[in-house]
Amino acid sequence: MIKFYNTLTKRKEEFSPIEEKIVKLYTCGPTVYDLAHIGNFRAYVFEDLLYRYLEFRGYKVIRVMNITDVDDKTINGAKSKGISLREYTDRYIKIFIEDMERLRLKKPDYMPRATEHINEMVEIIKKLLKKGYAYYKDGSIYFSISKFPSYGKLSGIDLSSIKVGARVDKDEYEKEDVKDFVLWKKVKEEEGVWWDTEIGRGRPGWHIECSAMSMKYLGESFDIHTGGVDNIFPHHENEIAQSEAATGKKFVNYWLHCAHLLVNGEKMSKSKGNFYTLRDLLNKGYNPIAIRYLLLSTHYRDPLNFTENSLKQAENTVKNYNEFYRGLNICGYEKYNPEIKKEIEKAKEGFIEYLDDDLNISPALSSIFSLIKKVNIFFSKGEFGRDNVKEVREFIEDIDKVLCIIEKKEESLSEDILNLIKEREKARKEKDYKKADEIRNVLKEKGIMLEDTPYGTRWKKN
RNA sequence: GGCCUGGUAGCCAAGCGGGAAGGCAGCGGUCUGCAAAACCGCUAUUCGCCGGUUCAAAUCCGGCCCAGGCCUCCA
Repeated sequence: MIKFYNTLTKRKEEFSPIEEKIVKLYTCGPTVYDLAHIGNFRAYVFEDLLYRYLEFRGYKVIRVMNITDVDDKTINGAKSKGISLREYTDRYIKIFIEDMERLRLKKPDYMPRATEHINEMVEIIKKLLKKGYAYYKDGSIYFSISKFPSYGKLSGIDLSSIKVGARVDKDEYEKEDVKDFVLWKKVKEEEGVWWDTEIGRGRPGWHIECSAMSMKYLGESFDIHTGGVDNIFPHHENEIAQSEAATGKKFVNYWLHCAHLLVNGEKMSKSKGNFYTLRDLLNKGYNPIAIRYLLLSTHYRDPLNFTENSLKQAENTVKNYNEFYRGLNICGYEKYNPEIKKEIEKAKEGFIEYLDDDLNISPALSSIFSLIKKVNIFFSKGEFGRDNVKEVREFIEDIDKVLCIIEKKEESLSEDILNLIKEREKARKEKDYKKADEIRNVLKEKGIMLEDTPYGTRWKKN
């Protein structure tokens, strides 16, 4: 039984999808005006864990991740480069997808672009106008919060206490109520970006795209909607208002939000300039799998303070984990140890029990590390057979559908090197340790490490 | 000002009423021809501070301190 902490009810709740065994999942995606930083990727890694774990538990998951390719930042970015909005955002979408691949983020079933769903947005706005939830003011269209009594139910915000920001956009002065939000922005000729639609010439506000694209691909009511905590208000609050006002139905059952990535104790953000992009870290030589592991290994609702030191720790963990996995290759014993199967079952139960509990990853990983230790003990005692190798590998591969931290390398050695290894083994048997050590050193310089085990000599590439 | 989160060993991080998981790093040992890997042991009499409730609190309650977030675009 899976439980999730639902921001809407502020409680952990048993998860039960609308349609049995099918989960419809909407995850707020990037605004493609620049490189995403790893704070952004924390959210996407969390969503990846959610996506993969639901599949691991036997659900068919239909996942949408939107691409915001029209807003102030993308428009300004394209303008300053002197290229079209499309050309500009295409560039960053391509980079974003490459970054996702580096972090092994499973591609969502749909990655719709806002600019390709203007009609769907217009339809919702028309409904809202017709039902009296929206109004025109000076060519723009706003949502009237006062018409939607449950406004604030997600964020728990008290409308009367909202402090109106000092920076107020010019057309926001035109709203009936400062707290109302824009659905459709009247054209600004100088921006050079607009659509001619039934509701006028202009471009969409930010929030409406998520309502339009989620409902198009997932239906008017769906199971899970995720994002960073900074999206709770106003973005998700507004999505609920406009969607539920338009359809009269409950929009989303479970709202999951992940905490921020901090750097030196502060939120990592573009505006603070304290961010690392994935590329920054890769250029410094860090392993993307370790970055994935680091972002994955802290519970998603806890703030994660990012440091290069913790990334180095993560690298070691990933390295050890992979060496364990690869080291399973060699084992000469014929006998089968039934205890190992029991330990695998125990580890699997732990893994599922904890991840079922609101994706509580730390103890879930802990149960895997306990298994590794047990296996190592059996291994070094020589109580580990060939079929045990197979079952442990299969288990590690199975949970790797969720974790995705195994680095499968095409590992093969040239004839020459294999012969050298054989030669060294022969020398060792003949107690010619000088020669054996020489060969070991030669191979070490080529990045091939040798380890003598009770089962024979094994090698690994650095 | 309102709402919210976190403060557990050198670092990261579980536990949320009754034995302080796990990872990384370090030290000592076992194994090994030597290594490597692995294993064993050690590394928090104590969980930000002060009170309270309780037979019993890291866990509940009250107060305080520190750090951070949201209330404006933001994952």
